[in-house]
Amino acid sequence: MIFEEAGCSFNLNSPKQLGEILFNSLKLEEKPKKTKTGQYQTNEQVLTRLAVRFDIARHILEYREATKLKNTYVDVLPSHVLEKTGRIHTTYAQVATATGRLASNGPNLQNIPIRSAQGQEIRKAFIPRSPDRVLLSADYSQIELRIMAELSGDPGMLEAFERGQDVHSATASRVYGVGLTDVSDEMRRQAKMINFGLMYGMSVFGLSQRLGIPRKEAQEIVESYFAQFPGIKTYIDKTIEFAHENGFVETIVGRRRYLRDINSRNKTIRMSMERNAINTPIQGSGADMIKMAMVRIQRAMRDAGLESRMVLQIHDELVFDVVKPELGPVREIVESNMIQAMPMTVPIEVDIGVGDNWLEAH
DNA sequence: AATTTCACG
DNA sequence: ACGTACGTGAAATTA
Repeated sequence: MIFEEAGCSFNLNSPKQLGEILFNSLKLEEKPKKTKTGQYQTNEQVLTRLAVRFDIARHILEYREATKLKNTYVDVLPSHVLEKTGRIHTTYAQVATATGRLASNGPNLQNIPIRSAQGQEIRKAFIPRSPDRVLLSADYSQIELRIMAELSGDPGMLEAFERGQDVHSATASRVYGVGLTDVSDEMRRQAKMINFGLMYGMSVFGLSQRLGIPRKEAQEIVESYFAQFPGIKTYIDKTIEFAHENGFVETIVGRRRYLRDINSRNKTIRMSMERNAINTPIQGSGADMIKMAMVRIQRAMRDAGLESRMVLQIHDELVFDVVKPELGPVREIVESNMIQAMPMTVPIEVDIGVGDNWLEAH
């Protein structure tokens, strides 16, 4: 099908060949974006934009999704089943990431699909070790935004969490000056983009690109945001200043990440380090919190003599293989220790689900 | 070994 | 004028 549309056959797994077909032979774009090595970009963002007008782009996206899932998960995971246990065991690297998160490899169980319908079918394959058990998944709700609220002490952001509001809707309500119930889906989508973007050090230009709006409009949105949440602006400015003066930033409990190039004369490098400075206390504090929770939970489960086991950590989520009669005590131990892992001013919420597979538990 | 892409938080 | 959102691991292709 794709080769018919292309007018010839080629290696569909080769971004290089695909780019030449799309942009040299078919000329689907006037001035295609190139990678730093001069090849045409053919990533999802590019193909999605083309897919509005060209069926071939849509078909390539479908091919990419299917082959990604097959090659990375369906064909590979069975080979990781250990003979001794009959189960898959990952290895967690405790000193691998720059921010203090864990990393998972051999296989990576921190990137099991969930977003697409086909991906969800893969997640369903993760089940308890025996029929007398269920999987319990506990994840921190909006943990990084809560940490940003904590670090910044911004009254508006704290208030949204204290009132138990949907933080993106609450943000949209303030930024666009409408009632909480009058927030449209589009307004919430934009507010969500800003909330996440700011935690990553996104620029006005970056926001305009992602929202598909002119820079000027993005600038106005950001100005309105900082007028409503001045503490966030102060946090960003103070954190960058601290990093320039000290050469490191730190999490809530004082763990540091050194940023050797924070004072680089190269603007690109320096700005990259400034984004690291903004994000690391947020992502790193979340990593500290869940690690402290894991230690407390493990201890509590052992002390209670439970047979249920903590089996996975996925950054803001813990998964447990639970013997059914232990569901009550496990739920209580997990929830209370995740919430109390680190002393916080902002309320911490944990969502817990139970099911016969990982998808259901979510 | 480097590049590109894409799965996840 | 430039470059433009953080953190990972893995697969396939290219060099």
